[in-house]
Amino acid sequence: MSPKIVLIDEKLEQIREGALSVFAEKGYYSSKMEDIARDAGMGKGTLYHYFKSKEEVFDFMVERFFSEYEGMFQTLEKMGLDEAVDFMVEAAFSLTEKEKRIIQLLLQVWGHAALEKQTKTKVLIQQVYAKYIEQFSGFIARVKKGEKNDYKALSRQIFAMLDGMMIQIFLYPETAGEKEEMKKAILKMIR
Amino acid sequence: MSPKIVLIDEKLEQIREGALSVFAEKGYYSSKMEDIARDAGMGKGTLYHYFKSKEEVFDFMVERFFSEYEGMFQTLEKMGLDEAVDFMVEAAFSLTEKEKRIIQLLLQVWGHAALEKQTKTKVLIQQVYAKYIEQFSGFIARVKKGEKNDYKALSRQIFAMLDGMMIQIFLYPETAGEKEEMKKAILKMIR
Amino acid sequence: MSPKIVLIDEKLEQIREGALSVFAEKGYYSSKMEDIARDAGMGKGTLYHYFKSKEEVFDFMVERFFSEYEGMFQTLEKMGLDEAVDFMVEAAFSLTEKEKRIIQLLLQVWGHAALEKQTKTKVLIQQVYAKYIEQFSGFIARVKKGEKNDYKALSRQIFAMLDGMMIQIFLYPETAGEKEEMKKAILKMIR
Amino acid sequence: MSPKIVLIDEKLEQIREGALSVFAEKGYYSSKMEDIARDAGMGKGTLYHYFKSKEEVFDFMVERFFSEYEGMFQTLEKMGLDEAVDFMVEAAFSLTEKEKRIIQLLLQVWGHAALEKQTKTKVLIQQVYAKYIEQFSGFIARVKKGEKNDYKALSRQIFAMLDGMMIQIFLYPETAGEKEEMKKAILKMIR
DNA sequence: CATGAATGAGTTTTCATTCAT
DNA sequence: CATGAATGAAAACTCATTCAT
Repeated sequence: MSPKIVLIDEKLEQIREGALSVFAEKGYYSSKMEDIARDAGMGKGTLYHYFKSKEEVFDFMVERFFSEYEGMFQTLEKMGLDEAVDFMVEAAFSLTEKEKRIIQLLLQVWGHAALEKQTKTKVLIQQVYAKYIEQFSGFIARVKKGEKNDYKALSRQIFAMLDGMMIQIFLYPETAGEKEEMKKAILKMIR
Repeated sequence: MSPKIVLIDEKLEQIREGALSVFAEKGYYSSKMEDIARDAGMGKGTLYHYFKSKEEVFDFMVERFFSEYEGMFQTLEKMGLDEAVDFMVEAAFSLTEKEKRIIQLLLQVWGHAALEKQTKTKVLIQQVYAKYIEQFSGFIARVKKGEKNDYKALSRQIFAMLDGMMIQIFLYPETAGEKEEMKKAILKMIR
Repeated sequence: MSPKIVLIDEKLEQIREGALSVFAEKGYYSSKMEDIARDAGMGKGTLYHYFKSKEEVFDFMVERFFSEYEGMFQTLEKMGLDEAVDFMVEAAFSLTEKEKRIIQLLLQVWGHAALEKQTKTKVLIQQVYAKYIEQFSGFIARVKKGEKNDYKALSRQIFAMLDGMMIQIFLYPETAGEKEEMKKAILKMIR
Repeated sequence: MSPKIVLIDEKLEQIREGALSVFAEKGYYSSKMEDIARDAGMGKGTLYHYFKSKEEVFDFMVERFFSEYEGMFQTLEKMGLDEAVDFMVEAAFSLTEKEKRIIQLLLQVWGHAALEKQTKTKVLIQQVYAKYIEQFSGFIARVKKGEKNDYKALSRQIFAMLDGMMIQIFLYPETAGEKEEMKKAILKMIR
């Protein structure tokens, strides 16, 4: 916790913020290191003090992005079913309401991960989803008093729906209004 | 008198095939016109005889891709509920089984559409989804003897789930085995 | 004078016309063989039946252009001074009045001739000017009952003025109205 | 803290010099950015730090070229007629003696300005000539105690002759020896 | 003869990365 | 540490020329 570390963390935070903003809007290849640097409030050269390459900046930003939601479903442990579903859907939708950038970024990241060579991004996402599924199927098992493994498929379906909903909202923003229907649908699936 | 006779449709088909293959594997920006041309069995210059730019090649390929599935849900008209759900899920999953490329391509296309400037790709996808939703909610209305508009949200949820499932399958190919659970889940949602 | 020759001449004339038009407007390098062909009312390939290369088309057009004015000053032989000056200035100015293209073309041709490698165009222009000077200084010698060689410099000055006037007219088309002043100036120089 | 200090003016001067040299010899379209860069002693990319495009480099060079002679005729203010004519002709001819490049460049610039789309170069030349004519007709008016506007046409004729002489000298370098005749002719025209 | 589809060498331009200050 | 000037590899795109029909 020396002041130096604080300063570095501040820089990294600036970079993360700039990178998120630029990558979300332009995608990986149309984002220029110069844009990211400017957006982060520093010179191009400075960026290279902290990261060896553009790819590294991207990976760093993605990592931070997902880690932000890493523990999200730990709070489920103390909730009942209705409350939990409400919480999840609200969380997912609020994400998209706050910032158009978030959906755009997700679409970028998925696309990037799909590139034959981008193993790293793909692995990162895999880990995150694995954790989500783990936590959520555990939750259902508790509520339904069953075996966690029996609810993996169901959890995947629910997360698929939430992801797919992002795409729908991206295409037709008005879809964001169908939050309540969504909750009902998920409850139906679980019960 | 008359010059070399060329079967334009044949050429376009070659290009579509090459473009699909290359774009799916490398993404828009890492795909080189030369690669696409070679893959399509022609020289770089020839590509430019048929298309003014890389963007045009991409758009053309995307258009053809979606138009292939345009009428897909017309066959629903004569089916019962179980049969229809079976058909849809089978169709979606078979897409991913046949070729890893297809999911990769979809992820690329979504990412591309999310770029602030790519209005065209976005509009294209919007139209396609609108049509799908229209057809499917019409189907549900018939089966459930209700109003088409009351089933739009439900349709969107189901399509969201199918799209999201693509992402899951891309991340964990073994997910592709959960086809039957998927059918059950959808039936549950509709009933 | 077989019909075949007539047909060939017709084609060549079409090409000359098309080339003049396109080269004048776009300059050598921005003129595409395709444009010239279209303007000449034929296909690109046909152009290559008559000329081996773009450069050849250009040279042909330039040659025809200058040869059109080759004999122009032979008529001077029967004229008096005032009449001759009137004739020359009128001829030069009418050129520019008829078509903006002509000045543009001249500027293109001069520029092209100035390129280190374009010996051919340069030689062509040299020959034409030599002939002009020859004829005109001969004329002055007759009128002023002197030696032709003593009037070469004067002739060159007069032609220089006419050429330079083209540039002025290109820059300020209204200059074209100073025809009469021009005649007076030339007369003053000769007397 | 502060980055590498660069003397921008020095860089620009290098570029101007390289551009002048290359454009004069090869013309606009045959001049490669790489040639200009090498000639200016820098890499291709560096050129693009200072100019957005080839066209911009050209315009910059032309502007600098003409601005060099901008004030040339201000010195006329203190001269008598003979002295002034002597000065002007000497200036014009010395230009061509010093460097063949200069005439070649002028021919290139005129040709470039004649292209339908190159409004910028054309406007630039128009402004320069307007200034020249303004200054010189003012000078004649003073010497002949008349109205400046009455000498605009005369001025234009004289400048036309000087321009046209450049072309003659380009075609027959020996013409450069007719300097004295030129002076006499101009004096005759003015008196 | 006539045509325009096919081709690839050649150009402009971009941009990640380096490095002198 | 911070910076942005410098660089050249790489890519989209153009177009003269060729040649099958």
